[in-house]
Amino acid sequence: MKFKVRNFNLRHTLECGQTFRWQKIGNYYYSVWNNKLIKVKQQNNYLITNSNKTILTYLLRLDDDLNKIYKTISKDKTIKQAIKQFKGLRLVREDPFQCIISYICSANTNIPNIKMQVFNLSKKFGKNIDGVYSFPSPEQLAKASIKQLKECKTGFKAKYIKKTSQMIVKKEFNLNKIKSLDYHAAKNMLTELPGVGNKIADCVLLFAYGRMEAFPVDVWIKRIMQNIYFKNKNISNEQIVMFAQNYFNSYAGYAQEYLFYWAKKKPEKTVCA
DNA sequence: TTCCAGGACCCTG
DNA sequence: CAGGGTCATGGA
Repeated sequence: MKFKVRNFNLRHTLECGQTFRWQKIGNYYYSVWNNKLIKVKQQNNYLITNSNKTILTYLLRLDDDLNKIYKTISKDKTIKQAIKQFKGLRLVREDPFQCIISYICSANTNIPNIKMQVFNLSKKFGKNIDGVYSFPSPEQLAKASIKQLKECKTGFKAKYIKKTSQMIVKKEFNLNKIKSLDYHAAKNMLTELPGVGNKIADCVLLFAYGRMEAFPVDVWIKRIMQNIYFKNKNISNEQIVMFAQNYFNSYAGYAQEYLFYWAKKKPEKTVCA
């Protein structure tokens, strides 16, 4: 089917580095949701897909009022330029378990390498859905051996993947409980999972639980935030989080994603607020 | 060869 | 509490 979208850019949304579960083949992006293959491409103001508007609205946050968000976070020249350059970039809604494991894989590596690990895990432990592999369940990763997990090139993170999956399977950790907690309590609870610290907890809250005040601070965001807002003074990650949540208000997470993509696309350029 | 990448964890002082 | 070393992997 085909339906109209406003204020949306599929490429920016799927390639800005927030999700590792869409693969581009030809003009289409492919993924799996609820054991069904999803393919989608954009032509001007239309999405063309084998799925439907309800599912894609959910996964790609087409229900977010982007103009309202832009109005809230457009605090200075830099963020305005990032918004202008990546107009239509939206956050995604990922499955929490998939998001947690993907970001555990993200530790101390780069985006192509994360994608490779996530792909390897899916191929080895997921199901083949019309040629695209689903992401494995907690049960499947909990019973996997460390050796098998390392064969997916997850390296020192293999033990975290297994332990985290086991905690979820044994109900020592309740993914649904996160929804009922406020931001700080939810973040603290997520860091109980092995391999999940403050940064990854913020990623999970932002990309899987829709907590748009979450502001993940990685090496890129730290550099650009220090450069733009702190005159290159060295400052702790948690101080950056607090500044951003105060500065960008309830949509700090959206600002983060634009600044992150901006920082990666414009590494040579320094812009001051 | 060395450095770096969407960090977390552990050990020191 | 802050600071540094370590951990697998692949690309530049």
